[in-house]
Amino acid sequence: MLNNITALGSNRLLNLLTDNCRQNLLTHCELVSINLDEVLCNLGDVIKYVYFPVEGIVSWEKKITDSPYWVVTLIGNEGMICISLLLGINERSCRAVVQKSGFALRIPATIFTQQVEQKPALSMILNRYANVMYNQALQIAACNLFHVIENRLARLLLMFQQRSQSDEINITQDKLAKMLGVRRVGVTKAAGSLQRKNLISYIRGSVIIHDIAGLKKASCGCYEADNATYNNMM
Amino acid sequence: MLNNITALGSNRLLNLLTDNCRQNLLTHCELVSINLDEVLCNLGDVIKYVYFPVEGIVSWEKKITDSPYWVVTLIGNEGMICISLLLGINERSCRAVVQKSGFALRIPATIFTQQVEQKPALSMILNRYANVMYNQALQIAACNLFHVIENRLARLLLMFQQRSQSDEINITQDKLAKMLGVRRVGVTKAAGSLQRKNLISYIRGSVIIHDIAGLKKASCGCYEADNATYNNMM
DNA sequence: ATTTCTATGTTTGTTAACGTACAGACATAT
DNA sequence: ATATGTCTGTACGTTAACAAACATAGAAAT
Repeated sequence: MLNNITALGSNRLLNLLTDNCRQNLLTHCELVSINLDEVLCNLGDVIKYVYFPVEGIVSWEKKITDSPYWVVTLIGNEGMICISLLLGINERSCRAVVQKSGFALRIPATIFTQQVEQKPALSMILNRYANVMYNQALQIAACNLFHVIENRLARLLLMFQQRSQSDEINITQDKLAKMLGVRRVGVTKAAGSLQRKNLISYIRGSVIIHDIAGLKKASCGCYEADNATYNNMM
Repeated sequence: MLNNITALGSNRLLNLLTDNCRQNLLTHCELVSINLDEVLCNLGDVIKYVYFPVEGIVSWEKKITDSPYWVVTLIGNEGMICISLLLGINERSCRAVVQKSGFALRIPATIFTQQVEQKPALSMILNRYANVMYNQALQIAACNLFHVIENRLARLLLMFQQRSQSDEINITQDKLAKMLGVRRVGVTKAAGSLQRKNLISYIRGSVIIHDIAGLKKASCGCYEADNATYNNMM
């Protein structure tokens, strides 16, 4: 079964391991499909599995006390879900929800913990990824403060595009608004503006990106900054 | 020299270690004074030392590309500086600046790395602290998006108060504004409002907190949320 | 004592985003 | 075919924060 992975694509974190090390880890992995709106781990759950997405997109969301809002970032095959287990924290303050169906490699938490202890190469790579996540969180903080909705929407669309390798994003404006922490009306306005600039077009429930380079210009520098952080660190 | 530490106060992270483990670590520590505006580690520096503040306050700041702004959080004796070394990252994307003079325990990076490898108890505690920092970053992201300046200022003042154990904060409105990522005028207005509510008073270069409970009510929930995260995790 | 610098206070107009409401368009189910 | 639900478009008044400019006041220096 695991031989199919190459056909599907693969996980960029695991790709950084030596062939030997990766093969050994993969024997403990199970390839599972992840489906839209599936909750991979919920608030307060004890972590049962960690996931390395191979295809598809997962949102990583932190609940904010006394508020209906969640801080959101997206994770695809460049990352993993439940990295905090690396730090020995096995109860979650965040949840993970599938935003685009696909596949992921799943490892039971106990085995993952053992593997990390036994394989310095693995823990080194995941440590670096944890630091990427931290810097991304600070980037979101700045982005939320300084950048207008249109820029932030452009950034979010690019994040979808990058993680799905597809120019069509199946999502409603309402969901985009929740991810950005703004009103749906705000997204309608921003999306309309991006469309008028011929960067995207959209219909009910799906956005099509026409001009990635243009969209990058229309986004804030945070998209590129996140990528730079990832590339430097990994 | 190190016996003086108890007289000065101590670091809450190190306090979580067993006496044996802490004593052993302290033999590698040097107690140094940290002075206002001193830069403990700068952008792009290779990390030479990690610091465990005992007294005083240090700001932890991430530069945002193409912008004069920095995302800022405060670290006192509840935390440490350059936690990323724990993750094996020895070059910094953040800087640390002393905001209130005091003292810190300092350990050379190489020795710190060794100690972390040798002492599971130490690495466990610091791993948990790293997770606290991550959650704090996400909290800042939400706070920046949803909360008005007055709430955010109240939160920042409480963070100073908590970390200095003093109701007098020696800082200008201009510096506060930079930390919040807003204009100085915005701080003047918010501070004036807090003063009119008899929660604080201030003169040139210093703020005095009169009513901590009231200030907590005037702040957003983020102050308490951060504390809750810390207490749960540690 | 006067000057200079720094910190705080206030004003004016502008803007991005808010809350709320409603209308039209499309999709699905019965 | 009709009804119901979901998604998108638009409008109106409100607000927090912005940018820029200027005024006042305390501290430090000469």
